[in-house]
Amino acid sequence: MYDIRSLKIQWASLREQLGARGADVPWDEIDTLLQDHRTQLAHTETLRHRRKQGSDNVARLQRASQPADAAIADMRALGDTIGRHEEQLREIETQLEAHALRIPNVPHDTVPPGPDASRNEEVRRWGDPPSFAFTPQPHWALGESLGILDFKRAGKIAGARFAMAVGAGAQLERALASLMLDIHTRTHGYTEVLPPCLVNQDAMTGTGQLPKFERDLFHLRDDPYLLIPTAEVPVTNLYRDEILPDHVLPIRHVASTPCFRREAGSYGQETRGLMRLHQFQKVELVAFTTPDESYAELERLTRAAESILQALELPYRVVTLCRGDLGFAAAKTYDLEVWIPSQSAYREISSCSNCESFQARRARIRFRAGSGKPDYLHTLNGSGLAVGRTVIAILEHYQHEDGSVAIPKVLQPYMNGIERLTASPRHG
RNA sequence: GGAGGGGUGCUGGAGUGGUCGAACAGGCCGGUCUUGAAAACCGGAGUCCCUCACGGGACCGUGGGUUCAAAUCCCACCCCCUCCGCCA
Repeated sequence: MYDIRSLKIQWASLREQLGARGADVPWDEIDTLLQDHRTQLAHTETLRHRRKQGSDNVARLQRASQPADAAIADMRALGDTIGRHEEQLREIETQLEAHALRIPNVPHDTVPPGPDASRNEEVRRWGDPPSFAFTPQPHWALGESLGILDFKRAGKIAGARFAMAVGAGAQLERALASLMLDIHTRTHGYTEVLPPCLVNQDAMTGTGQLPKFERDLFHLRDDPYLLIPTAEVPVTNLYRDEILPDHVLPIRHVASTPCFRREAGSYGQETRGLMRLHQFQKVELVAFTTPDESYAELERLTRAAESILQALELPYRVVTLCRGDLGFAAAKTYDLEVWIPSQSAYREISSCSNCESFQARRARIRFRAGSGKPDYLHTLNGSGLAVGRTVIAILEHYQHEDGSVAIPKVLQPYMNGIERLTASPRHG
């Protein structure tokens, strides 16, 4: 939400609907600014009108060879006045925009109440958690003994929270991304894109990463680019500042990109393995729809993401995030949680959100129905899936007592027919 | 990185200080004509903001500046094209 115009219209209802989510929004200050803006704008425009007429008058006098010095002097004074008013107006708008960009999206009616993840609601489960006749190893142990993951050397060349896949491990990541892209493009109607992984500030503002979450992003020292934390950023921004004819909707894109996150504030958590890294590969789904189709599309997009887990025969569940766990830009989110044997828990592997018009307003992405007026469309996004976490699930789910790991059937064609990963000698 | 050219509406393309929100052409929408279509002819179409309304304001890559008045003049930046260098 929340250009100045929509703030004027729905300031009060917005405050009420956000409730605890809007706790740190300075509502009263915004209200004062809105009122100032209203009066200041009306006044400034009246003065501008007077200037237009006055300037025409000067032109008329000069054309008729009449003296215009007095009129010009008046106009000069008027111009100074207008300048002062415009400056005040700009100042008000700057402040309003700064506030508006930090107001989160309003949750959909079907989002359950609750302060944190403990109140998320399970929607459905697919598959059964396997029972092992032995104690299942965590993926990092499997990966290192198989010689397909090398955390030590990744730490040397980059630092903590970086990983490196080797041999069949690297091949596995590539195979998974290819499988996901193929399923989404061939059976779910998504069009593949390969976007830039560095974007400008406008793109980050459009999807909601800026200004509020700047500390989560990697910056470049000498250039005004930022590393994308998800392909949602470049792909959603594809149509920024455009008005799309409604017959092109829905637009569905899928992209496989690296994602970069500083993970500031998560020190000490999940420091081992592939669970939480500064860089990871993710296949992302992004959709653009008309407002009345977006919730059907959210179901469709979520099912597309689920189809990957089903193809890989990995047990998972779907949960609806409660209000307190909902992201800044989302109106409703389903998380897909895959079963992780070493933790005996379901862990997030995909997050599918309908942002409604929140991002569209920030990025000015509109559509036009027929020959009518432009309106903001709705944007959705979801992981389909996070590749690194899929590797975790496969290693752990398909492990055997001897430390070998079977390759799921659908993946074997992408792995040059390899059916099983076994430890093989390698330098170090 | 160096040299030059350019950024105007859906598109092409005029426009070097006032009557320009913008000629002209194409495309698009509606109408006339036609059995139907094409052609021809007539008409209509930008985006955004303020206002109950009447009406008013803003927008010619972006941001500043000059001026009574800027698409038009000045400055900075961004983007695109051509040539050279470099590189995958």
